[in-house]
Amino acid sequence: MPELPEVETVARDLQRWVAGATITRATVTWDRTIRHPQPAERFAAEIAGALIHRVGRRAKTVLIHLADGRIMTVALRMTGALIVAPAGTPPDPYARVVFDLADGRELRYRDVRKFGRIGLWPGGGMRSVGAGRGARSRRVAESAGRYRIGEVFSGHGPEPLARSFSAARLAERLSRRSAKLKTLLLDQSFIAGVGNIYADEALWRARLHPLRRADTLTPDEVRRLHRAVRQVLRQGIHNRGSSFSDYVGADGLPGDNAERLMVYRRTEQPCYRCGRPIRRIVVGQRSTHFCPHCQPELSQPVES
DNA sequence: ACGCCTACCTGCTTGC
DNA sequence: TGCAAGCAGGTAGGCG
Repeated sequence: MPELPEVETVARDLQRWVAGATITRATVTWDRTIRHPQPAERFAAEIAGALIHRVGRRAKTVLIHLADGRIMTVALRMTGALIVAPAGTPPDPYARVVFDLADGRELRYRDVRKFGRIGLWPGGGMRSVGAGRGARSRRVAESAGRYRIGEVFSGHGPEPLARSFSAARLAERLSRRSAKLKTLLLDQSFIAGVGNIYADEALWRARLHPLRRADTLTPDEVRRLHRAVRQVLRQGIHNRGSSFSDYVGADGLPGDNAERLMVYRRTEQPCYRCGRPIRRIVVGQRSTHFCPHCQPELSQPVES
């Protein structure tokens, strides 16, 4: 999907453009887009009339907070997009859900491959984590419905851009795992929001081989990885995301980050650091791009 | 815990 | 030109 930077871009766009807007009607044209077990018709009925309070992000999911406390979650997966269309914009054959806004605009959920999912949750669940009012929030949430949003994110790892995500915390997590670095970066329960593009970019920046065992990293290597992950994500956000075919912001325009990527989809092209060809291998069934010279198998001190 | 497989979907690119 | 195979930003579930 859109990874953390792309989802963050969409969420910021929506915060600017649709916070304060009212959804007058929802039209679902692909029922399975609505997260099980809620039937699409019930979703459409329950979202009608909702006022959008603010829009945020957790991991790779867009959170649309409604004024009544409920939360709509939009997981874009591979090809999902949330696009604000001005009144009169021609219909989109790939729009799976269309939200009519009271001012005539449409908020469109477009998804060519239909992997994305939209859920609607009772309020309370998100604030219960570390907010000091957990029990009360849970009771409110449970009285409103059987399913709580907390269930969606309970298995997720830390947000890499949060202040609380320190190099020490990463070191501690890495030290308890024997899996390959590439696999772990893609594991949403290990760290939230990193996907295939930014995993490869972070490993190149940190000069770490994708097949390296997590529990063999030196303190210096952990610090490099920590910095690299945060830098590639921040750069992605700064450039409004990486676009190849489907990803666009809420303005419908592609991001500028693809042209600034160092290794992703640059197989056989020269490494920007050493000039040798970038290689492609498969790790955990995912394409993995790296520079065999700059990212050697064994740990190697980097002078700086 | 880890790694591998299949499934979910459609469209684009590549090679014969 | 046609056609089949391979590829794609993600994740859930199952097996060993």
